[in-house]
Amino acid sequence: MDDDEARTRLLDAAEALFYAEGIQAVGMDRIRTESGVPLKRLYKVFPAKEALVTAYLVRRDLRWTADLRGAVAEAADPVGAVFEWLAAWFSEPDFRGCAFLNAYGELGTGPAAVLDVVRRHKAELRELLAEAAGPGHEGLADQLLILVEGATVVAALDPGPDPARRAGKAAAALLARAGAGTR
Amino acid sequence: MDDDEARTRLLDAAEALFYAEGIQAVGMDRIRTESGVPLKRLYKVFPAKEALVTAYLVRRDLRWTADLRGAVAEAADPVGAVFEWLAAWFSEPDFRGCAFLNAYGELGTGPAAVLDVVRRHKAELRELLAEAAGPGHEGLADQLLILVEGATVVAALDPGPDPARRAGKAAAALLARAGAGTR
DNA sequence: GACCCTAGAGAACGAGCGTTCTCAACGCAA
DNA sequence: TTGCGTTGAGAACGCTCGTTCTCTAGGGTC
Repeated sequence: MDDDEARTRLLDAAEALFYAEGIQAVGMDRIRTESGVPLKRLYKVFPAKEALVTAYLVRRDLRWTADLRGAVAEAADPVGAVFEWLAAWFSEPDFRGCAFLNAYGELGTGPAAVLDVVRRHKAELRELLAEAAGPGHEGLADQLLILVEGATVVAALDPGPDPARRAGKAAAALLARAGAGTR
Repeated sequence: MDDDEARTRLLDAAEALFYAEGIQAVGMDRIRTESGVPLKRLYKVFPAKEALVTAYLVRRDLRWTADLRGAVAEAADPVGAVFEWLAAWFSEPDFRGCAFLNAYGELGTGPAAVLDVVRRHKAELRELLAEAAGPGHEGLADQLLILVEGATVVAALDPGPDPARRAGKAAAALLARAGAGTR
């Protein structure tokens, strides 16, 4: 096992455990056991837990945003595609809300590096929504962001595609109104 | 100091600390120091930390919901009043998102009693929104809930009244559309 | 005053945390 | 074969946590 493979295995274990059970609730020993990476190499690759936490969030951000961006890019109705993608995400059996908001709630006064990743993630999401709304509707991005976040939060407590569908309908209504307004 | 006063002081300290720094990040000793209640009485009133956590959430739920309900009850435009109330809440200097969602993110796999309070809180909020939407618009309650939650989450990362205003505008648009639909 | 129940202050306990250290096993150049 | 740097397994450390225990000091009641 080299450092790269160790890194991947550690991040896989960290993501599964941190997302499912919370960051503070999962100790380094659990991650060592689950990943099979020796403690010595763990601390060689990630010198402290904080580094592992930020790396977990960064990798998840990259994958999540790329996934969503891919689903939106090839769609005729980009805004609709966002909420379809959300509906599928909310239906995954291990869905437990937004990893970044969970981390923020837990570590709100914690290390600044973690909060930076959360903020960056949300800024990217807003940017993506502004593009999906299309030119001339950039002002809708903030309202779409509210709908996306709201649907995610509601789905965290009541899993399934319904919150995404309802938010999608609201988004379509707002879009139609904005379209009428600028016509 | 009798048990009642101890209880109040403990809940005051617990609410301030848990909400500001997270539940796991605050130890019982901090609460003892901040409240001035001796450890022995603390454990007499709340036999374990879990009891203190649930009591904190229950009391906050009662106060929060009553406050919002009061603001909505006397308003000519109940839905608008909800988002005005939110704008004021988001502008409080120590605002740090929804205490119940923060607790859920942190203790997602934790004690069931805590999750019950979170669920109950959100069910009450949805009920309140259904009443605010008025008879004939109960179906809007779920969309309003998404807007309220979304605004709260966005404001947690970017404090100030703006998210509430934007969500309020979106709500008004949805209401107007629904009004047109049933006319 | 003698007794007893209660309360306060804080030490103590066992467990778990993040992190570091020990030590034996191994790979491999000379 | 000898020596040496690196690795893995896990014990150990120092700390903090939630919780309990100890000891002392009142405060009534006879």
